[in-house]
Amino acid sequence: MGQKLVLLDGHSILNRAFYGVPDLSNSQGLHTNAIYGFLNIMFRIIEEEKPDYLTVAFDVHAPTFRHEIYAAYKGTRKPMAPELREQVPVMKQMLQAMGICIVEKAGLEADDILGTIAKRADKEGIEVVLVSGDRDLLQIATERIKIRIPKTKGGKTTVEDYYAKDVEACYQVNPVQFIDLKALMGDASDNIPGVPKVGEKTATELISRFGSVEEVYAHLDEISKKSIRETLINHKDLAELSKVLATIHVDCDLAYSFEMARVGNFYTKEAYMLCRQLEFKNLLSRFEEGMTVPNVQSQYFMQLTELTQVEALFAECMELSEVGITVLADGDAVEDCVGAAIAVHKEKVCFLPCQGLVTAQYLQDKISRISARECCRINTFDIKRHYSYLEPMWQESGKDVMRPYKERRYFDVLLAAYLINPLKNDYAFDDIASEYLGLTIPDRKEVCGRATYAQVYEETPQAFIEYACYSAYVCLLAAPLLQEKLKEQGMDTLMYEIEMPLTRVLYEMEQYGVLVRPDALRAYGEALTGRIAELEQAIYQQTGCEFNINSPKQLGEVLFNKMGIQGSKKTKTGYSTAADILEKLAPDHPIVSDILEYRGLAKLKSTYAEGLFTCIGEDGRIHSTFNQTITATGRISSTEPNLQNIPMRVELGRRIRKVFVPMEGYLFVDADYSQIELRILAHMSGDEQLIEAYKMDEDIHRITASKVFHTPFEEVTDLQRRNAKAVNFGIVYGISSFGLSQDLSISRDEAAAYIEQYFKTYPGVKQFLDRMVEDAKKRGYVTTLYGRRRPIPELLSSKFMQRSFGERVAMNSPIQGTAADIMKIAMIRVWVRLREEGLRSRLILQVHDELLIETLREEEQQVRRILEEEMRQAADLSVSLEVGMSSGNDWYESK
DNA sequence: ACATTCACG
DNA sequence: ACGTACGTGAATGTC
Repeated sequence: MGQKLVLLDGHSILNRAFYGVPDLSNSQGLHTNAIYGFLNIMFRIIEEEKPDYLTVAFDVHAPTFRHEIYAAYKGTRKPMAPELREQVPVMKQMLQAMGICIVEKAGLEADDILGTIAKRADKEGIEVVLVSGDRDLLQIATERIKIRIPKTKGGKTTVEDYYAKDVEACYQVNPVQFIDLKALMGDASDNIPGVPKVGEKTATELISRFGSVEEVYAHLDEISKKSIRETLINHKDLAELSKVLATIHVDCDLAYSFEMARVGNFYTKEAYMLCRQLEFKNLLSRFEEGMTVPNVQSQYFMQLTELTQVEALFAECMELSEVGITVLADGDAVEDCVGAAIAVHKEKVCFLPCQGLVTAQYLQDKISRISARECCRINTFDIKRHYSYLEPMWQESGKDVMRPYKERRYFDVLLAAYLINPLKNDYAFDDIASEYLGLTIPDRKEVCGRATYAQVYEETPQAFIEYACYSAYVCLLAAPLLQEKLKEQGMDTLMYEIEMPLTRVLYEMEQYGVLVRPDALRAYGEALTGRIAELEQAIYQQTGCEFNINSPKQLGEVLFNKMGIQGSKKTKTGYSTAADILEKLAPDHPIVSDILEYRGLAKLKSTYAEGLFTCIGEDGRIHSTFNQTITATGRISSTEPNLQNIPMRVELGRRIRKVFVPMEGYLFVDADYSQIELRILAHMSGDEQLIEAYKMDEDIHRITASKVFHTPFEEVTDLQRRNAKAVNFGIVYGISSFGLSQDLSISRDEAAAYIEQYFKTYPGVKQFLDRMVEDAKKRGYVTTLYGRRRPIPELLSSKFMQRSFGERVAMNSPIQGTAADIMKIAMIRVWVRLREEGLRSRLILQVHDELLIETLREEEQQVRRILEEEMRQAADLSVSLEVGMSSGNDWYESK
């Protein structure tokens, strides 16, 4: 069987990956997207080709480059983006660690190296696959040398393949003539000048007719077009130079043997460690298959089997000043508990299985005793899931419920990791272990895959016990390091006084849930069904065909191709059928209105009517999950179901809120902050005009309109007010004239003029926004009033798009984040007041600037007072925080 | 798994 | 010249 060699053009693939893969960087701030993209392309090629030999060629930057001759002369060579430059040595390090042959030689271009090796291999009968990001190498193609060009488009990589015949099919010239083609037409990216005025078309025509540059010049008289003849004559020197520049050398002097390049095991320890350092989580599993990770700690891990051991363990815990505890459960119910792991100190970690040894109730009792001790700190991971085990102490009424928080005796490793870097998608033990303890431990996916804890414990108890013990071990050992880091970054108060106590509030909100009326919800859904069917038929009739209206692809096809409706906009995959596009078309095409109505109703039915229905618990209530470690800004999020996006803006949708009701004898009191973000902007910027505007206690958008448009307050038109309101919003989002123009359907110039006027009116706001961006660029992050950080790596990007995004984020995050902080403070205080005053009313929902309290009818006035006071006083700003409040017998009424 | 759309603040 | 408003989650279709 024949042998196969894969050759990779290092810099060109790295370059392609850099521009094709969205910005990535590890926690040390090293950019990693190009390396990541390169590895993905490389793994893909290796899997497809299964080569016997593998070699990567790099350029060495030296002034003798063939292409640099012209570059130096023209001075057009762009320097490599610094974010890419820093990745090059790391890329090489990675390849080296994987035992992959790298070839580079001063004075040689990668192209020359690749060409030389390819021809040598071909001569020895080795099949060659050459991978490059650009087309220079097409001239090397033969029927036995395949050129592969990967393209990364929108995250997906496709590869174009070229043998000699494919080059001919594509360019009407053979690979050797490809050189001549480039000599005439030039190549800007490669700094080959070519002949002026000769483009792809002319060049192809000339070369396919005459065969080479030399033959073109030998037959100049046969060229009929005078202008082409002249430019060829005038620039003969350029044509000749270009041909030299475009020719790849295939006979370089190179110390290279195929044995150096033989493919071995890529998955070495060094490569694995490097992968960890770069934080390529999904590449790690690849490496883990070929490696076994030593468990230095496992000698200290043990499963308890006797009750006497358990008693001894808990007795020991009662003497400790600090402990790491995790409870491993598949769900929230007691029977879902598989066991608990307790880290006593770094050389003693015990696993207590629920199966056979202890019960969940026993664990609750014992663990809550530890938490009730006044001098023992409990370190855990995701404390909200652990409250049912830490809980029983809360049952004693009259106790200062905030005491353990004030004493800083609870520490949630998950929450700490989130505060330190809120940008991650997940915060697993293994991440924290490697980042803070330099420890490589099995992750959940590796141990469990898709299985539940209970199944894994059953099937591979050793692996499960190890995993469980590691989790408690990591909690105990990482906690002090995380704590130190929080303090260093000025976030310890945020952690202990806001985030930790909030976990308790959210836990209770989840436990209580919201009562719904299932019959009313069903009726709502059924009412939609009829109209949806009607619209469906009407749409089919108007289009003359039946198709899936829910498929944007099919819909776009029908509207813009079949029916020929004009005014479409393209997305990556086809036509956009988004509402804002369709709304512009609706006046001219009645069918579009039907589609919009259909969409609206279908959404209400599937997401809300049906979606909410499946979430109703046995108690008739919906228990959403409030997640505290998702958002980049510090807001909380809500899932299963999301109760933070229940319809509000449109009447029909809004009626869904009628199914959310208080239980018998209760009513809803809903309180929301009025324009909290704009008020925060006034405070943080210190802009006197804006502060003054708020002190007037009048409609803020109207005041702004009056100032911006130089119109007396009384004479401000609705349009002026609407525009001013949009600008106010835009400012909070990190304004751009383009964004505002889109929102208001006005020209960019007009939008820019509004913004300029706004900044003239409120100069402090402009200064503030500029300062946020400047600070962010200098420090790499922005902060809220309470010290919460948001890193903004995008600001370091060399790409305009990403950098602009970073700037908008720098303007928005301090505002949105501060609002989130203030709301969290208010929630904690409201919750504490309700408890302290012995009320039965309960906080059940938070929607960013709004709180919903299920209120005992007799307690309504007291609850309203508590909400008003605590929300207003949650922060002391230079403008007052105003709270709107309303009561009702369902959420529709009370909002 | 990823893109599109649309619900909320 | 570039091509967007900030922050989320769920349903659906397509690969």
